[in-house]
Amino acid sequence: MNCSIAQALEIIGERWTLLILRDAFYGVKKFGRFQEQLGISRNVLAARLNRLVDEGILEKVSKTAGGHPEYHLTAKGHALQPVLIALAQWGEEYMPHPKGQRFYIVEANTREPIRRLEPVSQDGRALKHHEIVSVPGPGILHN
Amino acid sequence: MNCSIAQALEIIGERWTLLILRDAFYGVKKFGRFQEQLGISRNVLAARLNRLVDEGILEKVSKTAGGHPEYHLTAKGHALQPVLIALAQWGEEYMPHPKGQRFYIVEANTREPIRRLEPVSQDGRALKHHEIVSVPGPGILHN
DNA sequence: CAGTATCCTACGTGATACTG
DNA sequence: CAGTATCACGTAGGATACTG
Repeated sequence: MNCSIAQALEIIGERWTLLILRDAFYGVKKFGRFQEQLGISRNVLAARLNRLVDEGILEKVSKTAGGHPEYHLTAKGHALQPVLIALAQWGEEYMPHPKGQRFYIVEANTREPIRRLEPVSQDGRALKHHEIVSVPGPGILHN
Repeated sequence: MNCSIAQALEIIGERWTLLILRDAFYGVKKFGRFQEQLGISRNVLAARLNRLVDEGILEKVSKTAGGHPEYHLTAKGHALQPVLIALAQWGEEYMPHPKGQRFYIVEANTREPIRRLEPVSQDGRALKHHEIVSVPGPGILHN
C-alpha cells in the first residue's frame, strides 16, 4: 500500500513497538529494563528490538561502561516523538484517569507543560481539522 | 497499564484501525468504500467499525440520503488527526517514495503545505526532543 | 449494499529451558 | 545479564456463504 501512514504502521504498528519506544524516550536503554517495565516476554522483546535496530530507529551500542549492550534512539527514532506525544495527549483528553492527568509533558527547563500538538500553516496559524486536506504528490501519481 | 499511550493503543493500536481512520479523514463514509479502499475482509471491517462506534470515535448515521448507513468522525475522532499527521510526516521523511512525496498535507484555502508537527512551549518556541520531559501527575501518583 | 455467521489457517504471544 | 530456541496456545485475519 503506497501510503506513508501504512508504511509507518508496517514498522511501528506492531504490538509492543510503540510502548518500547515510549520507554526509550523515558530513558530506558537496557534489555532487562525494557523487559521489567513492559512485562513482555523475552523472545518478543528481542524480536522487536532487532526490528527497530534494523529499521534504524534504535541503535545497538555494545561497548558500554557496564559491559552490557544498550539501545539508543537514533535521529529517526527521535523523530517519532510527535507520534507518541499526539497519542499521549489524545489518551489524556479522551480517556482520562479519574484522579487527573497521569503525566505532564513539560519543557525541561521551565517545567511548564507544552502546548497541545496542533497543525499549523506555514505562517503559523493553528488549523482546524476541516481546514486541512491532503493532495496527491509525485510519489502517488507516478506509482 | 496506567499510561495514556497504552490506553490509546488499546483502541487504535489494532491492525487496520488507523488505516480505517485515515480513510475516514479522506472522506470515506460507507462500508463498501472502506472495504474496497482497504482490501480488508468484511467481518474484520465490521468489527473495527463497531469498535470505533462503541468508543465514540465514529458515529453511525443510519438515515442518509441513499438510505445506507454512514460512519462519521466525532470530535473524539477528529482529535486523532495529529496522530495521523505525525505518522504521515514521519513516513514521508524516513521512508520516502523514490519519486517524491506521496501526499502533501495542505491548507484547504491556500493549498500551501502545513508545517511539520512539532512540540512547542507555552510561549510558542519550538522544542527539540531533549528539551522535553514528562513528569508524573495525580493520575499516576494516586494509582 | 451492508452486514452476520462459520470455518480454517497462520501468526503473534507467552512460558520455559538453554547458552555465552 | 542478554539473549536464543522450542513449544503450545489463542486469536486475529481472510474466504466464503448467507441474510435483510
